Amino acid sequence: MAKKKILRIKDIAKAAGVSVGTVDRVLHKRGKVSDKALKKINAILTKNEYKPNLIARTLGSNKSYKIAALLPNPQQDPYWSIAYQGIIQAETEWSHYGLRVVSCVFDLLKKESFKETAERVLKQKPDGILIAPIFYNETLPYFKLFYKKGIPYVLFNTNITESNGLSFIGQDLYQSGRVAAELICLGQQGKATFGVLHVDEDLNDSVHLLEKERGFKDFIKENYKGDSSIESLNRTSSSDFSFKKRLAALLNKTDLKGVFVSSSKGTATAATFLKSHGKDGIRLVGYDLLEKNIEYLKSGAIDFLIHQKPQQQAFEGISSLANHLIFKKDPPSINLFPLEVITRQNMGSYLIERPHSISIPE
Amino acid sequence: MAKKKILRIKDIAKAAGVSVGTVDRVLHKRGKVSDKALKKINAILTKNEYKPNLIARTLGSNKSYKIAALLPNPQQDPYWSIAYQGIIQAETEWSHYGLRVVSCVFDLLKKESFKETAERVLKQKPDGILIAPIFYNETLPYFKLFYKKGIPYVLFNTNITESNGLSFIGQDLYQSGRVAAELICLGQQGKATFGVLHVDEDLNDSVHLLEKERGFKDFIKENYKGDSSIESLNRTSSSDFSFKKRLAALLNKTDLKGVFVSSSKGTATAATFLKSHGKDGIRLVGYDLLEKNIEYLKSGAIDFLIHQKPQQQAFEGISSLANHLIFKKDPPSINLFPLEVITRQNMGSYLIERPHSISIPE
DNA sequence: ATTTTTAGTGTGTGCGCACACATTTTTTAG
DNA sequence: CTAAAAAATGTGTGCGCACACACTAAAAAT
Repeated sequence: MAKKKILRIKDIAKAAGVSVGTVDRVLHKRGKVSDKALKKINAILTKNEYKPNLIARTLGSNKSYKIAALLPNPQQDPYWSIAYQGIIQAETEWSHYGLRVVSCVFDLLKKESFKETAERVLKQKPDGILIAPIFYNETLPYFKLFYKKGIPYVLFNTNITESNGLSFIGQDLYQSGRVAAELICLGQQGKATFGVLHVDEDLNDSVHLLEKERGFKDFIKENYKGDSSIESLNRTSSSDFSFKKRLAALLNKTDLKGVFVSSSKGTATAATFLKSHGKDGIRLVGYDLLEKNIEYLKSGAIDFLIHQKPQQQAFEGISSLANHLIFKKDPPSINLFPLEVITRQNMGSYLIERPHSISIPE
Repeated sequence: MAKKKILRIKDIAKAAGVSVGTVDRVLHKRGKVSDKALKKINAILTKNEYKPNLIARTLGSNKSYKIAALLPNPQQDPYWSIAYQGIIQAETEWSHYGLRVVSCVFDLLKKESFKETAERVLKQKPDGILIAPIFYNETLPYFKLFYKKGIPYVLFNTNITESNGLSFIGQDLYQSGRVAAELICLGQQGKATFGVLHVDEDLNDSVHLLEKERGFKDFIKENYKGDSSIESLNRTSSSDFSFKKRLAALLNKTDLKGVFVSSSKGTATAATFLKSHGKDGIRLVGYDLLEKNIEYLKSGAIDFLIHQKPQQQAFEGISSLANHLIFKKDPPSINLFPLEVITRQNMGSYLIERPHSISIPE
């Protein structure tokens, strides 16, 4: 029943026979402190494990931080619209602690637009950056710039391992593809063809989509019982005729047993195709709880969705930066979200609004 | 670009031409305030939506709260052991804000033990109670007592709708059963028998298990393509011979297509049975990421687990009470967790330690 | 008309910390 | 041996809020 007394700076000072100012200097490594005092204070510190009261800390220092969020235009794609909501939410919840978020959006399909927007971000001179690095080659030089300028940055959605950022928030995409394959194979057997669809994204730079495909293929090769072939189709735009033809051919295969779509928006598109071809019995696995996807899942056209939690990713991204700046508390360098499987029966439980507020460390 | 100024009590006071004391009285409904001042302040309040700075609030009031946690003995069952970890974690994370948690554990199988422990809880005179009300009839009178004494209490794991508690944290059990059924039916057809196993729990009071069974049966009746029958078995103790015989009979049925176990510990038990009967090809659906369950899921004996998140439930339970007491911020009266489906392929993503810290409201 | 009551209001302090500034002590220079 | 510079340490203030307390003015009682 030892009443666990919490150690304040004041207590340390008294114990060391110095003033709070000296302790403060030791804690923050500022100013000069005599060897004697330093040793005495450090001894007490290590022995008693001082933990600053973060609440008091933020209250006192009334600083204000600006974070720039660099992501695709939310109006172009419902997925990014949901991510954007997470940013807005994080901003409102952190606003009390002197945090502002400036969102800078670029055209999902134009690398040039990305570059311009990245420049705009730099002009803002933000204290931190949240970035969705969907263009691999274009992003790399900016990481270097951020680093040189000493601006902490957090990646979300897509990882670039050599980024050296403060943190990455997202999912294991390879494993995500494996989960999709597992769900497609479940209870199926015999000679089979599976389709992989990439819809409206530039595959050249979309490492993330290819990772999913790789996981998908690997799993099927390793686990599918029976002969299997996998056909990968890539739609470059909504008026891509060659895609339409190849898709029709794929859907006509009698041994087509499942289709995997690598993006959330594409999932609804694919469901529409399947339905219009009268093939909505084919097992379809895609991504995310977009409105349309929810409808198709309900109606049975979609069988499984893997939840990428774009909103939470963005929210945690902002929160990571906020904690770093305000509380000087660093996030883990990799924050991998679970690969949540959505079915007709558990969908409802995911649509409930859940309390969701900012986390402060310690 | 309107610089969103944050409204402090001081600002309100100035705007209303009164002192901070008067505003404080209005905000906390204490003391007397003239009609004129009241109206003026309220006008400003509703117009500008004042949000107190919770950080400052906690800093000032240096109170200390005691929460009692009333749950089954963690050593009896790994499920409750995980829940207990959530309590410990919540306690350490909240300890800085003057929160202590006293855990009071009872025998999972003895109603008398529950009563005794509940009495012990009351003697503690806690400021809040977290309770796992697994015994329906025995718990009800205590809810009344808590209420009469004005002690806020939060339920988790099992809901008792007429409880009138501050909040319930858990899952929709009926729907949980439906998810299990959905997973069992997936890709299966033809004449089938399904088994429902309840292991080592007193079914008379276990509303929660029966709810799961009801959901399971309903789904199959509504959705299974083909004749189906469902057999429900209930093991009362590990030496229940009648159960063993009936189980053996069930496992010998050639049309047995799936087994659903209603509890987490039971899931591993059932997997062992299936394996020893050479029937681990039968689809098995159970609950939670217990160590044994993880092993069986890996090896293929278990096909799906539904994740009840006992640790998070307990953690959020304590957090709800803490927010209520410290920040005077009430949780939603029902906090339903999603029904997360664990498979071989996504299991890994659930086993990663994720950052998880306390949330403060606003 | 003076005292007492009370409705209404204002002021002051502290929570733990950061940081600017004031003060003391020690060292170095002249 | 004093003056100036440098090093080390101490003091004070404010962050936004809660709450105890002090205070004023008007109403009620004597």
